[in-house]
Amino acid sequence: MSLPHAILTALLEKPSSGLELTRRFDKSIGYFWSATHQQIYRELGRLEAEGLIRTLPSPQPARGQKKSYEVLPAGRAELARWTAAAQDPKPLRDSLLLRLRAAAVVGTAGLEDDLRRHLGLHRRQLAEYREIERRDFPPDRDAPQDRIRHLVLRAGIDLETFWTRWLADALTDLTGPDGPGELPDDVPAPAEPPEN
Amino acid sequence: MSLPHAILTALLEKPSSGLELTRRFDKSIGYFWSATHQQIYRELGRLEAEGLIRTLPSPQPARGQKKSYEVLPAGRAELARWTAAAQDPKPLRDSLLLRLRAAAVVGTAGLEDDLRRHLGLHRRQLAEYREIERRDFPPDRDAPQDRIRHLVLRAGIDLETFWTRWLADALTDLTGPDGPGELPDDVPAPAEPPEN
DNA sequence: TGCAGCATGTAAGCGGTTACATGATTAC
DNA sequence: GTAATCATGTAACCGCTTACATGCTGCA
Repeated sequence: MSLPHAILTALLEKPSSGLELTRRFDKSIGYFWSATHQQIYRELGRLEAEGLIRTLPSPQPARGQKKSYEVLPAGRAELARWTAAAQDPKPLRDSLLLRLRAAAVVGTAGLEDDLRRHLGLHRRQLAEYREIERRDFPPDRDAPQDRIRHLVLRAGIDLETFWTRWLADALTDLTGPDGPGELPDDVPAPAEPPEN
Repeated sequence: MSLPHAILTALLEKPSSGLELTRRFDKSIGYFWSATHQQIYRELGRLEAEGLIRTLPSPQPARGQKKSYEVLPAGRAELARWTAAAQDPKPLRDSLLLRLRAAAVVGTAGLEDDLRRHLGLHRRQLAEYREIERRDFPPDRDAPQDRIRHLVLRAGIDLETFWTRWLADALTDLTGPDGPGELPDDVPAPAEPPEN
């Protein structure tokens, strides 16, 4: 039950229409809670039905017509309640670790390439986060609200740092210390096609 | 599409029945890909229908009767294919980070307690992983297969290390440097009731 | 014989994903 | 006027979660 609260948070930061929310998810909240426009429209409908948000007064809200929402007091209260409520952390679920464990049984043939690709992706994400930090959070200048947002960004940075380190270690471990050359450490890897 | 491959891996490591698999998931594979017995039974049925596994010859496989499975060559081939296939990493999805971002808007009241609880949980998980490492992976003695398993365990250890550090930082940041005392650094926190 | 525990399953519901449909606005 | 784009939706599917149902086995 997190998507509705993600939307409430976004709408409190700034009243928006469905598509505007989708775009803001893509570039900010989506870094730790992604959502498609279909999810968002469905959830906006539910939140409105429950009286937590309402459409901003506008000409005629019809299909194809822009429709903006704002949070009602009940919505803010629900968000505050949810934020303070105890929730257990969800257990880790990572298919790459699973593939590695499978590789211990069926062999690592072909896996190294994808590890290298992941390393590249994580390096790029890390660079993106660092750029955001440089731009939005100049040293020792965080306002109280910004302190919290900076903290969240730090989590992203540290997680990507972990992955890049761990993947680099894994590659030297799998290909052996005398294996094929690795990528130099601070250069983002070139793009390679995903697949799946 | 990871659960079937998790099951194939587990069955290759050792042929098992549904309930045995469930237990092994709880204590080993489940650390990075959890599954309930209902999921496992359903998936075993599918895998058998697809000809990737088969039931071990046994008296009479009836309801309430134990039924063990083993992997067929086609199953091993499918697992090898999947292991080597390129897959994109799934974007991060963490509700705690979401709650923190919400707290930047509606206030942090009540959130600190749950952060402390999470810190305790992650410390305990970290201790558990370290104990496994101490028991199963004595220094500089890993066989080739064990090297990979050790690598996976290392990921778990490093991830929990990240969370404990980040949560500790977050708490001192939120409660202020002069806030209420934090837990000492290497003592597992006492249990507190979950809720959700 | 009756009960606790083992073992296998069924059913309903929910959130997320993918593919597709439709109306309005803008640019050429 | 028509094509591209903006904007809002619908529908089908799939994996995971939760609750419940059913049959066997060992033991007091």
